[in-house]
Amino acid sequence: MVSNRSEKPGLSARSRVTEALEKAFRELGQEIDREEIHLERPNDPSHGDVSCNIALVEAKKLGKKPRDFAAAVVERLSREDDFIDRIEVAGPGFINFSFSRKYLVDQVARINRLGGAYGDSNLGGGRKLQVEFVSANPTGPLVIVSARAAAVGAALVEILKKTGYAVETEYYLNDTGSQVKKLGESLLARFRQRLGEEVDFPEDGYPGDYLIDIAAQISPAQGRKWLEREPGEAATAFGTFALERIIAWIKKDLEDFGVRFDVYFHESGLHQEGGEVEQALRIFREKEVVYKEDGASWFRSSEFGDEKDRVLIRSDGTPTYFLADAAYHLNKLKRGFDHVVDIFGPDHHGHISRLQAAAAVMGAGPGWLDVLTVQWVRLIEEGKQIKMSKRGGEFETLADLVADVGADASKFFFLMRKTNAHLDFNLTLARKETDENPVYYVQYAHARISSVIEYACQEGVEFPGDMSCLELLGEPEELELMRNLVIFPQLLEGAALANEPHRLTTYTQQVAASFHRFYHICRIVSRDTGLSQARLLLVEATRIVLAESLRILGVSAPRKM
RNA sequence: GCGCCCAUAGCUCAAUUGGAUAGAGCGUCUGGCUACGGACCAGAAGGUUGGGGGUUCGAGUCCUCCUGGGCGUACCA
Repeated sequence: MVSNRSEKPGLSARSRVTEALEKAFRELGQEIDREEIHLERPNDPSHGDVSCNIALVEAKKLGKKPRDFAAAVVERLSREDDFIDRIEVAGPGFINFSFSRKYLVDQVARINRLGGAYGDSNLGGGRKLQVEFVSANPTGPLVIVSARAAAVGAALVEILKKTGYAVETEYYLNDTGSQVKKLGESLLARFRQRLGEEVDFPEDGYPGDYLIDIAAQISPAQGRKWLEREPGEAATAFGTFALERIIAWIKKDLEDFGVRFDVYFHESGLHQEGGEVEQALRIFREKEVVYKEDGASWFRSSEFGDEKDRVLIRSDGTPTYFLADAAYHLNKLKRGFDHVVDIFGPDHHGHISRLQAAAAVMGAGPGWLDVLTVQWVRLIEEGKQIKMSKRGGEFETLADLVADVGADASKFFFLMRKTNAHLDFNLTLARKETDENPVYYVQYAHARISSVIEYACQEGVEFPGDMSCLELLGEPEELELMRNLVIFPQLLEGAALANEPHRLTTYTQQVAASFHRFYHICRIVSRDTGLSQARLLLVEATRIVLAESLRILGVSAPRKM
């Protein structure tokens, strides 16, 4: 299908309903603010496609009975528009609107014209936005919870782009500080063990086998030179070496997972002379939110909703992680983002309030910084939880997960749940290439459609240039499918506003289900050429919506399986 | 102790941010292919939304207390 990306969306059905209601209110002598008219999609299809509770809300203020008032509003509603064919008062006083068949059919034609551009909106108005996610410390391989963060962040970014935001993605690398020293000491110990020395492994070091592999990459001659130097110096050099390897490794794992970042931001840059760490500290001091106690400098975060004050500069003169993170957000502020979203791991949620306090002190407007929390993932195999030991003979990393169940199933499973709820990842189910596995259910619908379209072409049924044949559609299964396709733009906007990519995953399952039902009842390719063409257009519209949804989720949309 | 998150069908989770009779998938039971992909479809059973109280036309959703789990509560990151 030819896609025409320049087509204007026009006035949506919902805004036309809003307008009509506004007009009816005015005729009744009531002024009403557009914002107060809240439309929603009823759960029960018999309640129509769009429902409005405005009569319930307003009747009380006017001392009228909701149902009577609703009836009065309905009486004044203009019936000129042909996209609505039924308006009724129902329940306690809801006003329900049902889309006409003509409207649904017009949308199918529109989806065919727009192709992948269907669902694009200007909700964001081009606002500049940054999403920072994963940002796991480069002291080891990415683990499962980072994989979840990667899937969620990437999907959210695509949703935001689709709804008109200018989004930049970023990974914050903590490439400096005490943990890098610890990493260096750990690698140093592994290297000496490799040389045959008996050494005690650092108590709070990183025990993973990966450091043994990295130690093997150090040439013994080169390494020995370092050993002759000062221990601290050697640890730093080894730490830097390990960091480089691990960062490259993290990037590759993410690449294999299909997640790319526009920027990898290195914390070390903030610590340079005149850098943001110094600047942030200066701002804190200017705003008089810093005091000295026990030789350290403290931020009065408790005055901004944090439980207690936090140290910015330790008594030994070094900055804390918190100061660096505040400095990092100063850097984000300076880069001019209108809005910033951070996706944190579950172990960092205590960090949120103090970071928002710091951002406010540094001049961020209210709501500038949104922080989402990705909750823990438990891996379940054969009904039992897999223990995630750091040493792990059993797998725990993103790379292992991808190798086991594949990127598609991993992402789909991560995106089925609300991000701030714990997730049980059913490995046994994710591995299955059967109907029990929801990711295949959705992908199968796409493959089936592709196959049918191919078949139709073989049988000589072609996409018509003139889409008037769509008037022939009207079976209940056809209408249900169309109704699901029509809500796609609205669904995307809701997901964008709430930062909830999982809504789209649920939606794909709903679209796939209504397609399979339709397919089962309605023969697509038949002797009736007009009807065949109409159904072909409907099927292609379904394919477009599924393919676009899966693209946003980062899951492949196969034509064959 | 204090703070934040979570608790919905046997299991894993939804529920359009306060809407109408709380929905899907898996599992269980019953049925459906001589035409486009049966990796599919139809039906059944399954609930005092952890518990009590409150707010209102209306609560799974909001406020409060209780129970049970997770995380945080470092001059670690």
